Amino acid sequence: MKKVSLKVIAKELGVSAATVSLVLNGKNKNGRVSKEMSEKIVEKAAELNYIPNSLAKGLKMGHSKSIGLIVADISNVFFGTLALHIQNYAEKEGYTVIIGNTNEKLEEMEKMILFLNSRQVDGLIITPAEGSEVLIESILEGKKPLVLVDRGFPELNVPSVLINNYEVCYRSTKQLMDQGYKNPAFITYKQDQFHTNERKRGFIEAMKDAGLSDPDHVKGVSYQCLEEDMDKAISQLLECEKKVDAIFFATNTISIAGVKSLLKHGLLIQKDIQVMCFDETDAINLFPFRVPFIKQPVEEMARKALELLIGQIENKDVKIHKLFLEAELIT
Amino acid sequence: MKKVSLKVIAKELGVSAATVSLVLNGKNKNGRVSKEMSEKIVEKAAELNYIPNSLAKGLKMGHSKSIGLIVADISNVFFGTLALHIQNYAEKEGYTVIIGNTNEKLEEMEKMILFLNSRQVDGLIITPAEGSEVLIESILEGKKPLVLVDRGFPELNVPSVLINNYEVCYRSTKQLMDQGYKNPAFITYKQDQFHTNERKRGFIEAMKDAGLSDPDHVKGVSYQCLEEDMDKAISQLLECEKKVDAIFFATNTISIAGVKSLLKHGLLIQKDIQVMCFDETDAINLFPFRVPFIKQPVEEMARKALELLIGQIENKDVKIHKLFLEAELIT
DNA sequence: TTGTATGCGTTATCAG
DNA sequence: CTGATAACGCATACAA
Repeated sequence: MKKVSLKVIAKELGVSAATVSLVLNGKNKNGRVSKEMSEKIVEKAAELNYIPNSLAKGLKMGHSKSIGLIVADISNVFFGTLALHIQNYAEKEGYTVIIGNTNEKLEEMEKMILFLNSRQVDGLIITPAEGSEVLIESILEGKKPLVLVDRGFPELNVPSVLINNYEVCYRSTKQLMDQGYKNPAFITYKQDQFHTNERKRGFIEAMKDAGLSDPDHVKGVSYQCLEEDMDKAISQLLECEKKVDAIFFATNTISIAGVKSLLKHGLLIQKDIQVMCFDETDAINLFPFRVPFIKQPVEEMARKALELLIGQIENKDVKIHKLFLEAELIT
Repeated sequence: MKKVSLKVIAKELGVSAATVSLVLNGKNKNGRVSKEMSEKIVEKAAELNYIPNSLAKGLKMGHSKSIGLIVADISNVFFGTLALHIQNYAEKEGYTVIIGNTNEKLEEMEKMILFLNSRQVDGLIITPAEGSEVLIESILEGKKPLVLVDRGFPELNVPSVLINNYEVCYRSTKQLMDQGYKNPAFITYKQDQFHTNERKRGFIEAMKDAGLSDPDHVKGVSYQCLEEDMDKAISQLLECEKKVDAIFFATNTISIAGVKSLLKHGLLIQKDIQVMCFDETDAINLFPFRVPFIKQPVEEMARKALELLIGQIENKDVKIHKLFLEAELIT
């Protein structure tokens, strides 16, 4: 079962490889190749089970028809879903997606970018790790098409697909208070990323506007020892002067760890304490009552990101811009 | 910022591309290239930010150093985790992973295989869809290295990494009964796949051996309308003559849908009814008590699958065999 | 110690 | 209507 290339088809039929290439790519518009020969070629290709070699094609054409997707962790449902949709849309456009994980580490992100570049990806979709501004700028300098998703850098002029983190968190916090929870707390990652900062800001501003601001009610946990930090944070919140009556979790992983910890502390959700989650998780749906959560338009994010990227790849003169999609509060 | 290839490094330094290639690949063992020139080349390469073109390399070498991973749905945590680990190990071995989704559809699986082959992947790791025996056989004929994971075909001689589905389900069912649940039910997908069949068989045999067999207590739900089917199945189980006191869910997605439906029916887990889940899910951990579940050794599955695959790719004479890893019951 | 030539599978160009 | 040829970037056998 040796490799069957254009050449072997050509030889079998006594024509040149060029002719075969033309036919098999549908480029014989002007009656370039005779009908009979065309048919013969197509037949033969099918018979020999010809599969075009994209490496050769990519080398020749200068593009690989593939894009790199760099996320923090593909086993996280949010990124998994994002990846799924990006792949689906990419396939429709004839692009392959190569996925890479960063584990939120800068060095791994850098390694992945190098790796994907050597694979000649035509563009990159990235959820950038903390502190990766410089890295992102270096990609920009390299003129490689790039789109940021989920997280962006306000000071950088990069095409990005983001959501209205501030607004939705402001509104959600406000609603919590409107429902009578006067001492909500907020738990986020102990990191300096714009998207989580914005979420936190939404919470804090809403609190301020209600005259309820309390810095002790905002806690940070680390990505690495999530469970442990969470237990500590919640213990602290429970010992606060003003008794916390609701907790707003800033991401899906935090939500899960948070709820787990609350239960460990012997608290009954929505009876002893209310919660508000970012992202829908299977877990949330398992309560015998509705837990309010913020739903991101993942599929649309995927679609828009791909649109922006392919726009850059295929036309040269696309307006670079940031897109803000609306996440909505589901109660 | 034009492309920098071996040639431009060579030109800058006034040597030939061949020399540069040698040095940059560490193939100048026998003092092939002078030390000074070596250093100059390495320096220049760094300065110009040279990134080797894997397309060209792959074309030349006849292998792409990439493998294809075909799963049912990358947004499913089980597959996401599998993918994560496979990628981690693959990266260590210098391989890229390209992920494809089948959505459990035969045609999509076929399309993905074609697609990945045209990308010249050196091998394939697949969780095959229902009824894909013929497809798998055709890959085998093509002599392309292949490993099946999670699901296998007993009648096909393909390297596979599987788990002891029958045994673990037998034991789990037995334990359920030992704990006093005398009327357990089993809910699985309405499909004919060996791995889920084995799980079902484990349940049924354990029941038989306890003299408790009851065909009405085994239900099938469809992948497409999971929620709806689940509600129906559970309603039926509740109306059974012999009151069902425990339910064994055959996969993680089924577990979640199942628990959700139980709650919808107003039942309290572990009070009104006990459950047993396949796979750990975040959801399970949210109950204020422990739910027994079966834990698959995902990371080891990933590692073994890659070992088996790379063995085939790099040596020619690896013994083809199936590996059965142990899943364990966590109570 | 280094350079030259060749070919991997493709497509574009130009010459029949 | 069709074929020969060159080139994409790289690695290797062979020549110098």
